[in-house]
Amino acid sequence: MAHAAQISDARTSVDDIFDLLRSEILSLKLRPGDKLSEVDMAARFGVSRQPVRDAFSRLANQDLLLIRPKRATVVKRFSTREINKSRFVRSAIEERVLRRAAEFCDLVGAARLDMALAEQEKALKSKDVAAFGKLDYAFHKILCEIAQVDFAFDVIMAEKTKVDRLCALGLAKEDQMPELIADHYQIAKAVENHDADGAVNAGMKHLSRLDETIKHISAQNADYFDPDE
Amino acid sequence: MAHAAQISDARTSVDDIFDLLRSEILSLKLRPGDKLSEVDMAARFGVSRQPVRDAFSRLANQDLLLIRPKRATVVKRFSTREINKSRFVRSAIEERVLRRAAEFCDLVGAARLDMALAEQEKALKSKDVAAFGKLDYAFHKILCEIAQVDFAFDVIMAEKTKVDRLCALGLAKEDQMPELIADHYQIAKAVENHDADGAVNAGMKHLSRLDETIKHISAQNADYFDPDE
DNA sequence: GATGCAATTGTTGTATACATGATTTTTATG
DNA sequence: CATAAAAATCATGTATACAACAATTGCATC
Repeated sequence: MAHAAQISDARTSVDDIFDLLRSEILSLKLRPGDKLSEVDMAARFGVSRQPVRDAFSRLANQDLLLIRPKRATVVKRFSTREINKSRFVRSAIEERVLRRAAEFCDLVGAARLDMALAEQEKALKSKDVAAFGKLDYAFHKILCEIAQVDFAFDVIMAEKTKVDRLCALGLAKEDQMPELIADHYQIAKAVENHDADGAVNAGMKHLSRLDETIKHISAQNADYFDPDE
Repeated sequence: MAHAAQISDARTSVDDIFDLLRSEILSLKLRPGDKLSEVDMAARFGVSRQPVRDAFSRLANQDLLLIRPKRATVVKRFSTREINKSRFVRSAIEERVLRRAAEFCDLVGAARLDMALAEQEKALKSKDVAAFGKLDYAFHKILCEIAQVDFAFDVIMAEKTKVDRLCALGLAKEDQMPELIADHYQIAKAVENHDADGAVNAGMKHLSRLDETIKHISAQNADYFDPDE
C-alpha cells in the first residue's frame, strides 16, 4: 500500500510537496517532533496553503505527520509498538518468501542472486553506501521474484521504509556492510541449494541485526520516541 | 496502518464524511467503478467542497478511491494482485500468531477462547450474522493477545477489511457459519493443547475457505475487477 | 446520414478570505 | 515580584471563487 494515489502522469504541486517533505522526513532532515506550519511551507514553495494541506494530509495518512486540529502539525515520533509491528510483519513475510524461494529457485534465479552479490561486493570495495542501500532493496526484490510472490516486496519495502527512518539515526553503515553482505551470501547459497531451513535461519539472523541497532538507537534518542506506556 | 490520523477528540466534518463514505464503499453501497463528484458530495453533506476533498484524499490513500486529476474520482476496482498480496500477508502473519499462541497459551487464554467459542455458537443459533462478524474479529484478536503480539491484529484487520469488501458480494454468510465455527473450534483446541502444527494446519484450512469464495466471486463479477493483465 | 470542429459542461487544482479554537504574550492586580 | 486574566497571535478548518483541462454535446459541413 502506501503508494502513489495518482498513477496518472499529470504531476501537481501537491505531488512535488509531498515527495520532498516525505524524503526530508525519512532522511531525518525533518526530525520527529518538529513542527510544520502550512503557511510557512506555502511560502517556501510559493503556493497557497491548499496544496500544502493536501500534502500534509497524505503524509499524515502514511503515519509520518500528526495533524492536531487547531494546534499544530508535527513530524511523528517513533512508536515502539509500530516498530515491533513492523519487525513482526517483516519477519513473518520474509520467512514465507525464503521458503518459497528455496523451493522455486532455478538456474536463472541463482544467476541473478550471484550477480546481485557481485554488485554488492563492488559497492563494498568502493565504500558506496548509497549504492549498497539500493542493492540491498534489489536483493530482497529478487528473492520475492524467485519465490513468485512479487507483491511481497511491496510489503517488505513498506516496512523497511518505516525502520529506515530510525536507522538513519544510527552509526555509520559503512561498518555494517561486510556483515550484511555475508548474510546475503548465506541466504543466497541456501536458496540456491533448496535449503529452506538454512535460508530462513540466515534470513532471521539477518533481520536480528536490525534489532540490536534499534535497541541501541532508541536508548540514545528517547526524545524521538512516543511516550507510549 | 490505516488508522485514525487524528487521535484527538475533536471530530471534524472531514472525519464524518470519511467514515460514512468508507463504510459505504466497504459495504458496496458504493460499487467499484462508481463515479463520485466532490460537488455532489458537498451538497449531500451540506458543506463546501474542501472537506469532501480531504475525505476523498484519505480514502485514496487507503486504496479505496482513485482520484484522476481533471477527470473524475471513482471507487477503486478490485485488483487480483492486491488480493493475492492480502492473502499472502495474512497467511504469513496468522501462522506466526498461531505458533506463538500455541506456545504461550495458559489457562486464562484457554478460558477466553472457550468463552469466545460459546458466544459464536450462540450467534449461530440465533442466526445473527452481524454479531458473528464481530465475534470473528474478536476471536482472532484473542489469539493475537495470547500470542503476545497485539499489534499483529492491526495487520490482520487491515487485510481482512480489504477482502471483506469483496466477500460482501458473495453468498449468504449464514450458510458458512457452521464451518467457520468448526474451524475456530479446531484452532482453539490445538492452541490450548500447545499443538503448534495442528493450530497452523487448522488456521490455513480456515483461510483457504476464503480462496474458494474469492475465486467464485471474481468469476461472476469481472466488471468489478481491474483489467490488470 | 456521417464526420469533424467548436462551444458547453463538468471535473479537479489552486488561491484567497474568513471562522474557530489553542497558545502565547501582554498587562493589570495583589 | 508573582499570578491571573485578557488580548493578541498563530494554528488549522471551512467556504467561496476562479483556473485549467477532459469529456461531452451540438452544430455545421460534406
